[in-house]
Amino acid sequence: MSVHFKNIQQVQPPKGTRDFLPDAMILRRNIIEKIRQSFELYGFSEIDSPVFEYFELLARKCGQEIEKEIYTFNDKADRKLGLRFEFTSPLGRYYASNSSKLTKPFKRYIIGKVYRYENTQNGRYREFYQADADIIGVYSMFAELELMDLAVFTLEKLGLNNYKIHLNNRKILDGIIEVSGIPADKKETALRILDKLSKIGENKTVKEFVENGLTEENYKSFINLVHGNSFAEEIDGGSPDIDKLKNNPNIIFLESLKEKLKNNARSLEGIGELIDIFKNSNKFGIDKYLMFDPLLVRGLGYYTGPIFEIKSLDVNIGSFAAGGRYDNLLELYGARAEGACGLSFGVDRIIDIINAKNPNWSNELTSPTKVFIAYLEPDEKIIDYAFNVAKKLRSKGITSEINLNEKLNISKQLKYANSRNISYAVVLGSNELFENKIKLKDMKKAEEFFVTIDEAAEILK
RNA sequence: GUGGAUGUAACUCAGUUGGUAGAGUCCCGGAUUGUGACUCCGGUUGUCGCAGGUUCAAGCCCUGUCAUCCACCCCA
Repeated sequence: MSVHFKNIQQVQPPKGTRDFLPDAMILRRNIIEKIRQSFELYGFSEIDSPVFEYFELLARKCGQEIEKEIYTFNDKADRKLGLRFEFTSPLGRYYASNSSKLTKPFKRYIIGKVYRYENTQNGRYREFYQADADIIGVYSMFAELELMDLAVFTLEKLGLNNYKIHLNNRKILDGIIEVSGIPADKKETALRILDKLSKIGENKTVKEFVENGLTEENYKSFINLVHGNSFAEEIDGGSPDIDKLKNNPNIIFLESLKEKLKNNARSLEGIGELIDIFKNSNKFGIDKYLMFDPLLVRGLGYYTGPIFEIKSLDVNIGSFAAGGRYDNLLELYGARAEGACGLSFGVDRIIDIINAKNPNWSNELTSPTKVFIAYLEPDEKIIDYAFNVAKKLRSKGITSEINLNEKLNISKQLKYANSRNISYAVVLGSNELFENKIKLKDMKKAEEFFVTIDEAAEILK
């Protein structure tokens, strides 16, 4: 029985998923290749793992909100499975399962599709690519620095430089929550509300605090720690150390926070880690991108230390890369405890940003096909010759496409080559066949060369 | 999951108080029988997202549904 798909909606891809046309695919592959090359330049090894895992494994420690977004299904033996929504949980399982065969530190990367069942919006898809680099086996902040350096390097390769890396530390957040008198079980709620502060303003934030069983005092003590005497006020107040301040306001900010949280060991540890990162960041040349953001939260439940998000300054699309430290995750899957830290690029968002910044990129494209072979008459000998030319060019590594529709006249064939943005055409007729040469045409300059195949191959290289 | 906006040709969009659809670009043919882009001439664009309902009559009004976008929520 055949099913007829009559309605347009039935031939549309499912909600939140997309088809990619050949031109769009050229850009996608180009970007993914650049990311891959960067990962490999930094010594990360590619691995692969299943698109689906046991649901329990994915749901463990990921956080309630994310859990709702996992695509789940039962297989025919009634196992409950889920599609991966990111690469960190699968990495935990992968490492626990294979650690005896892996050398440490284990630096791996993976690029692939992940799935989230959530409402769609610009830059938010249900199926999207992530490119993920992680380091297992390093407790020091060199892991964070290496990953952020890798991020900056990669983004530079992609032509992106107008962004900020927002940096915070779960340990600082935990300490501030504690010192503010916010009960441990209200921590997630409080952080969620505070995350919106810049959007909804102070009054609404307090209102939401009260509505959720917190107090105005909780808010005030939290905000005093985070904003009260921020480095901005210290500038107004005429800090004696103004030069140092200019050099790295982030460190000044953290030092002032250190003073206020001096009785909270957990916070001090976190502050120390971030100061360590900021102090070293100039050696990596990434300091200008870094910004301490005490309100950065991140939803995933497994982070334990520094966390970061990278946000574009010229396209409003949320963060397009993020990461952090998750030292407890491996133990959770039965492996020995290890320091672990990861970085994840949202490939589709990066593509959206590049498209937004240069909507005309597809007009500037040249096809991966280097040469199009056209023939003047559908004569058997000429066509045989054309196929022979194609074979020889391909054997020399030159990407070649040959006209397959003998009904097209030369004009149509060249028009086709032009619309595909193919840089060169080969025009073959009886003269070429007789001389055993080819006419090579540069489509952009409209120049023609009557040459042998070997000579043409040299020009095309 | 909640609230709002939108959906008309391949694309970008018009379409009046209800009277069965247009523009530009693209595409196709020709000017051009060994040459694409530029120019000129001619031509096709269509289940008006889908399914019902009201009406003599629906692109327009009503209901449902699907998709996209925006704001929540959350995130890459």
